[in-house]
Amino acid sequence: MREGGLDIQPARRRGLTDEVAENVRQAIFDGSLQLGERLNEVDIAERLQVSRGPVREALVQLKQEGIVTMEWHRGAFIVQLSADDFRELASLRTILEVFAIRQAAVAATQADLDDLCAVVKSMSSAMADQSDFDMIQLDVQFHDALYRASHHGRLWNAWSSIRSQVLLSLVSRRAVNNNYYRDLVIAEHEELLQVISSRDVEACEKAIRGHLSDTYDRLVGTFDGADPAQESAKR
Amino acid sequence: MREGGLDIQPARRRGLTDEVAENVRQAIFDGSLQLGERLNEVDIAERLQVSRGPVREALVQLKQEGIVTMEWHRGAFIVQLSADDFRELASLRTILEVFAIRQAAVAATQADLDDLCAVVKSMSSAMADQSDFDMIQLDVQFHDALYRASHHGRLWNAWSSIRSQVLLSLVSRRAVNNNYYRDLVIAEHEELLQVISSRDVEACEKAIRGHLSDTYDRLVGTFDGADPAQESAKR
DNA sequence: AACATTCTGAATGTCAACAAGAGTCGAGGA
DNA sequence: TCCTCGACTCTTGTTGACATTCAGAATGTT
Repeated sequence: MREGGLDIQPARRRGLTDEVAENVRQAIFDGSLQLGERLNEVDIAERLQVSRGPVREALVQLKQEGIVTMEWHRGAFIVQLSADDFRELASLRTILEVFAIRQAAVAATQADLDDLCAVVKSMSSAMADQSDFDMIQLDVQFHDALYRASHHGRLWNAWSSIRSQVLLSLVSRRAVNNNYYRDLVIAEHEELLQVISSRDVEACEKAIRGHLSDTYDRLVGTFDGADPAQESAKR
Repeated sequence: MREGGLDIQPARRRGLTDEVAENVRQAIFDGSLQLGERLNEVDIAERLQVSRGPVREALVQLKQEGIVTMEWHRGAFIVQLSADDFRELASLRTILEVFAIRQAAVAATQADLDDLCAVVKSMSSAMADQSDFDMIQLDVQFHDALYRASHHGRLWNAWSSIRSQVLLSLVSRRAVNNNYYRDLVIAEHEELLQVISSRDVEACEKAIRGHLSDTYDRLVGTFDGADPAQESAKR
């Protein structure tokens, strides 16, 4: 009963709930479902060929991730992030990520650094295909690896509870947040990787603060005084 | 259809799910259910005279609160917090609460301050009946009010996701964490209230750091040998 | 015409039964 | 004696049907 050197997870048995959640999540991100839209349980159940039980549990999961809201006897709706929501996400993410990078600077293993490096490399090679969506996902994956490198389970949970919202905010803004910044974003992540490798805690904090405020500035620029819904409508 | 000055919530319709979750939560806190125990769905369902549907959803809710774990086809178990879990809770709570008090120092309304004050007063009057459990609940309620005063929805959610664990850790240690510290705890919360009222952000951060590290030190003392190595590692 | 009321359709909340996985216990053999 | 294998049982995962609630249309009244 030996455990080979490979530390892959044991192919987690996932029920239909996770399956449904993943499908709906993707449908929200790639725009198949409009923001603010009502999510009909029987509709989703029929479309995915499952019963309503797993669908309900999946919606609860998405509610915990903050990308849908649920009201008693009224159902689930996809959230529309307001400018205030946006500020909340930015500020909370900042304190979480500052803490994460400080922990990572101390506790990151070589494997963690390798993971981070792998994501950065994927970014560089993704330059070619010009897919904004992939780029955004890689961006978030880098930060996933950062949180993982901090080896702090509850910090990871806290990140998980806003991760989907962050991703949604990035995706829903991608139309106006065009690719002028792509090489800049890559450079910033490379810098983060380097500064983590250096184990310099204070430099890490400075770097992540700079990176997040840059990201935040780029994104709030797209609000220009308007509501998100109108923003996406005019594109 | 006028809205009187009273800002009560519209009597939120709660389904059986929340009802079950509340029951199980209380059962965990007051010791009716032992730590590490398996939670049988049909057992809970029969005992509460409901079907398994709401029970399942309630268990998912408790899992999100971090006081039960769930495994595929194996069911739900009440968590047993280890010394590591404890450190995670302490560190994450610290950064959240530092942020919360800084926000509160700026954004707290008079009503928020009144709420905080009310809790402190309840603490003082609770001195008499010598109920540790009530005291702990008031302690957590004070911090609830603090997070509420920060007017940051997602920060509140982050607190919610560790709140039950914090409460559980306090409750499960109360036997050894006797009431030597009660007036000290009250004094600390009074100081927090005062410093928030003063709107001095830096003083607030200093106060909350002191309060949390005090609480943490008092609690880790109760581990007494459960994890000697890690115990000596810190401070 | 404007408002209040009732009714109807549809969605969610809940339930009890069926299907499938995981643990257990004992028989059999090395 | 110890290990392996397989059937059995208990629990969870899933399903389809029933009950409850909400929103809007239709109707009656002022």
